[in-house]
Amino acid sequence: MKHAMIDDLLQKRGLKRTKLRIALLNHFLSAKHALSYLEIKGALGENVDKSTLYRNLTTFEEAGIIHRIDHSGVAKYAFGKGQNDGHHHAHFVCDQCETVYCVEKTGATTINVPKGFKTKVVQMIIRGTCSYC
Amino acid sequence: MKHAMIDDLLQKRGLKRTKLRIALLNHFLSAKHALSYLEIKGALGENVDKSTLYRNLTTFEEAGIIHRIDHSGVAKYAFGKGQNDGHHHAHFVCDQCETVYCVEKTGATTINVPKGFKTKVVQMIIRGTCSYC
DNA sequence: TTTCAAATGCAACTTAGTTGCATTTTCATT
DNA sequence: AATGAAAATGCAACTAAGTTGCATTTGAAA
Repeated sequence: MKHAMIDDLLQKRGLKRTKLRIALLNHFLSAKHALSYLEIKGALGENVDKSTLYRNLTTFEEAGIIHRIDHSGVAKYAFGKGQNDGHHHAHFVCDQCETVYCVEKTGATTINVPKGFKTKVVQMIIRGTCSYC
Repeated sequence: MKHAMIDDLLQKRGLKRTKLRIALLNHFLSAKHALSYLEIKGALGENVDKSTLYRNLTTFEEAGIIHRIDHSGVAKYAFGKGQNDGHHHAHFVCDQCETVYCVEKTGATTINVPKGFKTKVVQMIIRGTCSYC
């Protein structure tokens, strides 16, 4: 049950269960792709406050509930931790509709970095065309 | 000789040889990492016009002389074509100083994308610590 | 049911980048 | 060298994304 899961997500991190947060997490849970501020605002209603929404996105990101993806000057957010935390997935960016999807990362990669450089995480961005375009 | 190379770069694309463009390309040629608008402005002098600089960055990018890398809301530029054009390199982002370096990409990768999705280019971003941090 | 930190709402601000337009410059042609 | 047109510049005003300060409200622990 989705509602219980959302309560759990918030409670575990000591985050208060507000109307906006519940709506926001509900939306993230059913989203099929990463969402920009404008997409979220469009979905949750125009009366949602800009600062409150941005602050919650930051809060959720810091709490590891969602992760941010930079996409040509506009941040997009998707459910789940980022790749900084051991969870491995790649981002697919459609060059037609500019939609960003999280996809599973399979297959090994090796990159030689210059001497003195220490690799921590390897992110992948796949550019191409999505199934709707 | 650097000057001749710069003239060549501009001439081949029918771009006029202006003072700013020459200074800009000189700076890019000796840069060891990707540069933001502010870094470039700082290097070329405060009297450089914002629009002119931004317009030249766009022009150079479209001409395939430099390529843009998005980095948490700030665009950075580096010499060379992007990975959309067959040239393969990855970007190393230092999590201490936030500097972006272009590094050679070695080793094969395979990513399974969902049905109906078509992969064109695979970009890689390596996060870690650079040799100066 | 009180209490208080956390969250919200609003307005004002910042930062990155863009646009319109008049002036200047490059470069090819004479 | 002089000319002329297209390209590039400089300036000001604007937009879009995101942030900050502060007074008010709300959730949940006591």
